[in-house]
Amino acid sequence: MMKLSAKVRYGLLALLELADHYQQSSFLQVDEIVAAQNIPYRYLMQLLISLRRSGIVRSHRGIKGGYCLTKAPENITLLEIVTCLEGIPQPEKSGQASVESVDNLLIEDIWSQANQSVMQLFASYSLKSLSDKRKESRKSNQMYYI
Amino acid sequence: MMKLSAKVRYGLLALLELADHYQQSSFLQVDEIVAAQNIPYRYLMQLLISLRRSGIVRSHRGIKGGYCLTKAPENITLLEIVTCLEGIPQPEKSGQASVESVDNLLIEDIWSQANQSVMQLFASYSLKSLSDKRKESRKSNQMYYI
DNA sequence: AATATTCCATAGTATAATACTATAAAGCAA
DNA sequence: TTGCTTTATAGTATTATACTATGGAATATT
Repeated sequence: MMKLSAKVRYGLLALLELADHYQQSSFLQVDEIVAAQNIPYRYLMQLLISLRRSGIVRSHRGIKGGYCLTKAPENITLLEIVTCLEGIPQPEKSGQASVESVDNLLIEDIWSQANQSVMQLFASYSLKSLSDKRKESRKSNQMYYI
Repeated sequence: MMKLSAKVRYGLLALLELADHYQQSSFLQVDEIVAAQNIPYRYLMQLLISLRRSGIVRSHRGIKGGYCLTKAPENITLLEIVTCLEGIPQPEKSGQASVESVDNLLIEDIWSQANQSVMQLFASYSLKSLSDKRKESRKSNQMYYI
């Protein structure tokens, strides 16, 4: 129903790494992200380029280059991220070229509502809240190994 | 984001036709559905078979055969329909075989929430409500031609 | 029973989307 | 300059989607 694409999963995981690194005011290299998460190198590149184009991260080339967030993690919503990577959820055009019959409008209306509710949910998550959640989970996960 | 597949669109349009025909306690043939909506014949067959298997419609063969709904349109939710056609929205397995890391769980949790909200929306629509909506739209659409 | 009409079922193909890769170029710092 | 980094374009492999072909089985009418 809601398909979770590798694109979003990878992009989000990368951004979580960048969020953790946000305080250090230095750039995190793609290699380091790849090491932390298990993401195909060249594929991640493309995602980072998209994220840079839409202003979520910025980059620096050269020997101490890499990527970092442009804003604080609490000011980046999951909605921005998904929208950037997946593109705008456009009405999908009913196949047979713009025959906007009553029936098609009816169906698109419902799908639009579904989109709205998902987008609302995504807007309620910031990168920081996700990062915090992750830290929590890690902590309580550690306890099993003591 | 929410992708509206042809499968669901076609299936839903077919069911709307069956809903309109529900009173007549006779069977509506696939040809008639194809004539009303513009759906590829053999493709629609498969959808109808799926819908029959999950008990949403029943069929009758032979010279006065066809399809009809098994229950009244007000007792069929959009959720049943979508679930039948698209299958259960399963967690999608993180690609690299069941490595359920903390990070993957975090992401799957969010997607599960998104699914929940969409499913809740779909559950709130019955086939009858959609059929009524369609009739309304048609009526107000007619007015432009007077 | 014969026959026409309908659905049933499996399997196959064509197109498009997704995920991933290759390669060359260009910027930056030491 | 030289070695490190990102940038950009384009190409391939895999998978999902949408659709088709064909033969068969059930049913109602004659």
